[in-house]
Amino acid sequence: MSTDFQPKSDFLAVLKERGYIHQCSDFAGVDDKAKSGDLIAYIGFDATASSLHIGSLLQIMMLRWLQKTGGKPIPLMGGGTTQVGDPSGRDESRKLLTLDQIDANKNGIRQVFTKFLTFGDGKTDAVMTDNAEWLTALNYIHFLRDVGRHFSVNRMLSMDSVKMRLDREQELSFIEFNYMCLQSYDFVELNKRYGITLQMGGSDQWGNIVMGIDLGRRMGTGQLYGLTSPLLTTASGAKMGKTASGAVWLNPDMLPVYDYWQYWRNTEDADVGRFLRLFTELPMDEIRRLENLGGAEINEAKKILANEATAMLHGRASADEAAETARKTFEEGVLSTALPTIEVTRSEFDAGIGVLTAFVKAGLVASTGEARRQIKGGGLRMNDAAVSDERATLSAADLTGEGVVKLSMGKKKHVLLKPV
RNA sequence: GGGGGAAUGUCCCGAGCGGCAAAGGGGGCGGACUGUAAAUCCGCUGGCUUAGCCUUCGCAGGUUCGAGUCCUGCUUCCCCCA
Repeated sequence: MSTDFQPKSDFLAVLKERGYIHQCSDFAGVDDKAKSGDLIAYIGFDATASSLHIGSLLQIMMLRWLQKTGGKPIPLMGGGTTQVGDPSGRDESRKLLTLDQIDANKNGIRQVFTKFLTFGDGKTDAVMTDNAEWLTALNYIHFLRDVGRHFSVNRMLSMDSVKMRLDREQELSFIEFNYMCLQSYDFVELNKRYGITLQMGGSDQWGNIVMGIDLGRRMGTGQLYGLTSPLLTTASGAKMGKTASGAVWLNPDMLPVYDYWQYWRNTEDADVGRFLRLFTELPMDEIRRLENLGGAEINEAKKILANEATAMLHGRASADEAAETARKTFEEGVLSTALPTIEVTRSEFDAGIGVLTAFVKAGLVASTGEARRQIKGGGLRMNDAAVSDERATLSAADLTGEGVVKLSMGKKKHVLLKPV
């Protein structure tokens, strides 16, 4: 690709410098648009869960930078397309969600955008859209005549997402096959409604985006553009955002702020620079300084990464609190009452809770069986003392001065159990 | 329409002569070493009121003291022939 392309616009300059760009259909075209100040771009988000997770954060950041550099960002909620299911990057069919689930999910997801983007009616204000608005109203025959005739099945069969399924002789249902048509149509529709000329997305969206550009040409939208971000993996090759307990969610009711902070704090050395560029807005020379810290000093950079990333999503105060909690817990070895807390009723507590059950309640282990195994392996601690007797019961004597019991699994995961 | 294969531990891949809670990986979790890192080494990786009990190999029946394994029917997928 044109890695040697020298952007004139702030938007592309930032994206390029910080490593957001994987492919672009026309660098010069997007650059001119951005430069002239009337770049309006969208990214689609499927409503498959009640919160977005870290995997979508890169996309959200691109919209944020667009806004900061004078463009207009349009997050598109896939209220319609989620009803169909995107086969891209998947080797088997997605389960179809019910409409109620999708609605609930949309509400959960919406919250995140307001943290990263400014919404309103101004020129660069973000506008929330939902493709259910136009997709659910489509008439099948009309759609086929007006839009469907522009699609070449030959072409669609050559798309990576489709080819992969066919090559592996895996089922690709007709409904999924239509997903890309709907996404292409979204692009055209958004162009009509908002004057959008750029669609961004993850690299797995490239095929769908290009199809949208084509469709636009045939339906007379004028030139459309596409830009994708690289697929993010950690330096050791793992997909980002997956932990044992699930994805790294962005909504605080799905993942405590402290855990979110910890996720960033535990970044691998080799990823620190890349993540600072992508997930914080620190100036580049500051980032260059931080990523060059050697040995244990790089931990300072990780703290800054955690602080900045957390502050952007949850606010500066929450980030500071998480940082302080971590400092007390790890550096001073002092109990912080701001650790994630699980409450139990006083009567339940007084009746005597077994250690095994306590760890299950805290969510640190999935079953009493796992608790037993972890105890054998020396992985569970109560008030920082290793648990050795699986038959032990919690009692008032185990309460700390703060009136809680600190349960730990491994060195990093701590939860407070609090009788109320 | 005919013939032949396949479905395994609810993360994935995958072995499995009638005695199986079921080999081996990957991934994940824990321990050691470190810097809350990586790499490496070790342990664990169905559930429970754990010397025991319960539930698992696509679904439903059957044979057997005993079935993931054999038989019958069904579902889904793949291949070959028409």
